[in-house]
Amino acid sequence: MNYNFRKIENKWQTNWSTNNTYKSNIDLDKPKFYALDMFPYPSGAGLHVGHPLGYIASDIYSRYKKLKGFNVLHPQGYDSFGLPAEQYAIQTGQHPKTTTSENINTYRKQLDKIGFSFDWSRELRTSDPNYYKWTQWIFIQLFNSWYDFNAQAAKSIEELIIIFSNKGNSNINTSNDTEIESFTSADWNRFSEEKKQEILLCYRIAYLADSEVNWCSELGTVLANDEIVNGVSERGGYPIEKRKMKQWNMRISCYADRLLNDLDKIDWSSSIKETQKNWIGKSIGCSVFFNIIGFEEIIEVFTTRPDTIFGVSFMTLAPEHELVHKIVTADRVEEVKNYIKEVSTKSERDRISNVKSITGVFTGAYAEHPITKNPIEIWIGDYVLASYGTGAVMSVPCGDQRDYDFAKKYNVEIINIFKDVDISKEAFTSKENFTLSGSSFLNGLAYEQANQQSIDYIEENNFGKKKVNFRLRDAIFSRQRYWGEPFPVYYKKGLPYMIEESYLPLKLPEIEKYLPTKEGDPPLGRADEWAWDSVNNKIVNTTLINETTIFPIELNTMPGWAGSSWYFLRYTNTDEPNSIVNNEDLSYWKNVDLYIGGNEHATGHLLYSRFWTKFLFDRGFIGFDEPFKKLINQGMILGSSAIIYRESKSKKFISKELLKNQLVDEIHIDVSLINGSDEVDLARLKSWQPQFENAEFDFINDRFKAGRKVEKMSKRWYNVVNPDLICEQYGADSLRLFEMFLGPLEQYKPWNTAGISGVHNFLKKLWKLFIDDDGIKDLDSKPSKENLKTLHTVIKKVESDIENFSFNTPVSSFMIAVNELTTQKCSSIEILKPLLIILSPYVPHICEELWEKTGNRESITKESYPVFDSKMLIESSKTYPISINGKVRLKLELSLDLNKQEIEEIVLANSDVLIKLENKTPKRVIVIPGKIINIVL
RNA sequence: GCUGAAGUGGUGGAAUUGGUAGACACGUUGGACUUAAAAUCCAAUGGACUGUAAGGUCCGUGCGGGUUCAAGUCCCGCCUUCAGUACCA
Repeated sequence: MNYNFRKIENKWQTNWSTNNTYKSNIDLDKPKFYALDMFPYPSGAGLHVGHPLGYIASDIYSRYKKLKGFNVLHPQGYDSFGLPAEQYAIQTGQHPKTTTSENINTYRKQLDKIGFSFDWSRELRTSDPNYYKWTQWIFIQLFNSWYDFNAQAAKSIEELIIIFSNKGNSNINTSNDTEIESFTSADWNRFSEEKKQEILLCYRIAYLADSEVNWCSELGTVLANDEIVNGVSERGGYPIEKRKMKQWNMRISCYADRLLNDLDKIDWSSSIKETQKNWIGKSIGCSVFFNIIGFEEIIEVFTTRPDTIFGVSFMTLAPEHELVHKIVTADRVEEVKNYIKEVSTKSERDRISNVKSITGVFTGAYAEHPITKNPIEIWIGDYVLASYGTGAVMSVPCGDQRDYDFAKKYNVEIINIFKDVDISKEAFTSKENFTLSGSSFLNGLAYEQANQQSIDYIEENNFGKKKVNFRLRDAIFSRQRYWGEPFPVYYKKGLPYMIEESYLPLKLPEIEKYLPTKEGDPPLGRADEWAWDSVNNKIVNTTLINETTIFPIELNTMPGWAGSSWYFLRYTNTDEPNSIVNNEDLSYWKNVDLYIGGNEHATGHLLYSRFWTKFLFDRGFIGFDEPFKKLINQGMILGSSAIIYRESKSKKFISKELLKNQLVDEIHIDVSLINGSDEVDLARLKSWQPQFENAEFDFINDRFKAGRKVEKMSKRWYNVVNPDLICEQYGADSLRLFEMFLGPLEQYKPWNTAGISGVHNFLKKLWKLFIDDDGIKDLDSKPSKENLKTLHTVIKKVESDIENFSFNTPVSSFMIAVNELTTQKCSSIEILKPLLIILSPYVPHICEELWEKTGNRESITKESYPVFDSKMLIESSKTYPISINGKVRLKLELSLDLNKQEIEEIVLANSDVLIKLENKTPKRVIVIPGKIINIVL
């Protein structure tokens, strides 16, 4: 009987799905384990072998945890709202709903072939109204909340209204960018409804504001900062321009400190934590106010180096700074206007590519140095960004390289305040190895002290205060698209109001075309049924919009990250009709224990999910404030493209072996056309594309060799490998094993189909341990000591590797064990059964089959993981080589049940070795150089 | 520039807390079986010397130092690659 993987895998996949083997339910007698993959966006291209890598790892871990007695939740779903489906709809007129569900079907078929232990009864889709109902509900909660900085928590807006009507807003600490005038309780109670709503909008966590946005006209929508790469859109690479638009925003900046500090609570890789830290960008410093000579206005700057205040020789404002127009002197108006115009026409991309060249222009106005009272020039410069800090800097050319370059270029004075430091070539930017001079009361001080004393002085004299600044901006939440969650919002007198919760979900209306309207409104502007009857709480035709009860509904939709910011909560109960989560289920399953996915979401999804989780926690809807306890970022699997070489002149193809220095063109050919030794199947190549049909090929030894190149898997390089094909040729178990065998999960690594024969042969060898030509072997013999040693070595190794999330190394251990057992001619079921159990997380199909064939009717998942027994290894020993005086080498053999921890110290003397053991009497051994001795303890 | 990760045979990669570097696999070479092929099995496979042979010697984990009886692993200084971020005041 041969190993017929097709039949076996088909049989068990059907068996698992008909028996609901992997359906998970609450079981209070078992500890829970929640393992989750980042759910996929179902693209039209389907899965390639790189996609399932993380799913296989989480599946192995889930199956392992189940055998270890945990109750495992391992769900899967689809992030099904998104731009590609919409663009496809624009091109073809097909409803995104249709293409999305087709793509999902393809994905599901592909996933099912790999034998995952997903609980598909919990499948969710973000574009399903039963799901996005709750995304809309969360939006309403965000709208109805404000952030109390004193309590460091989000609170209900109702509480704020009560505070306003009792005490006004003077004691509210909500750290806001926009200045809100203070008012008393009497004022508040006198305000009109509209005025109240306008004020409340400044406090809500989801708020509507005129925002400087990244507008992408090619895509017809705005993009978040993390959707822009190198100044162009992440999708499509289109240019971005700055525009002011009324947009929904999320006040994530309120959570900056908690998002930063709580990184200590979670087990994520240092690189991803570092990325989030940089993105949040906390810097501690000081704000300083400068009076403008001849004006009532002041300029506020932010600095991290208040100790260098005596080095300020000019100020620089961002070109967009609001004071520029007020203070510019008459003789410079033209020049300044021209400069601002020039800067604004430069795209973000130009500004980034010209990082080195600093430009600026003098406004003619002067500020007053707050301490020395000297007049200092006010300049504007494009190196100062309106979006960071206050959009203005105090320029200290001696201590900041950009200020230095600017001063040199425009001949502004440079004051050196660093004692005995040479700044003739460049600025001195270090915080170490200097003392100050020419700085009045700071003279002679080093950084730490000078910094502290300058802040004290600034605060005492009321021209600034200690301040913490973040790079993290509030997140823009509106998208001018069709295929996203509609906002549950309607507008009365231009002010937003929430649609009744009981009406949710507010379903996407049908429209004819998916393009923006002629007026430039988003696609939802085309919907006929898109007005809100606020009396009867229902959607009506837009022609009925009137001033009394029927209002227009928001035309924007939510961004892609809305649905993915909380989906992990919904998996705990996807059917709960009355609430975002079922409390009983959530309090059992809690947050995700192991989350696996790509690192491209470091500053998007992974930050937004943490934000929403904290928000829902603050408002008491969930009982934890971090979504993912342990995170693993799997590396990408790269394609290993096949290249053949064509001589540039003769158009002849040359085998790689014959390449010398001739000029050649590199031609990508399909990877399936070459074998493991890089030989090209010329017959198939000729029928693959007409250009090869009658071409001339130059080669030796009957083989035409191709070259290899590692690059991303992509259709255009013909290096995409479909997992279906691998399952068909080698089986899902081989695929699972091979993907793990390729290398460490986190690492980027190339795919090479040829290598799969190694793991496939392993499975055949495993099969032969149980089954030969006559059928199932007689497996009743007693295990030998060698058998036991092999088994327990592999149990120990595999268990400790999986616990450390090392998924590649156990594969080698399996191979060694099976090779050894084959050599030992092991025919003991007492050895082979536990072997199947420890193998089953990796290769579940073949294990289930062999498990059944050897007389075990129940599924292998009901078994528990075998216990490692060190006594079975007592015969073996471990060697510690020791050299004395760098010359003599000798080996100490210690029996293995003695852990190294037990050895306190090994003292070396001329001819003795003294081994001190914990709680045992020291053992003295006489050593003969060059001889191996055996110490039995 | 800053931050993070990494650098080991022809290739992917192993190597608990410092303890025989190159496990395991691919590829290659040779052999067995076969009319032949496939499949399977066996052997060799970091480099350089050396021995009739069993074997032996030296060099080897990006480079240069250091600590140690012992360094791929720890410390100092460089180089290179990948990723993230970038006029962040």
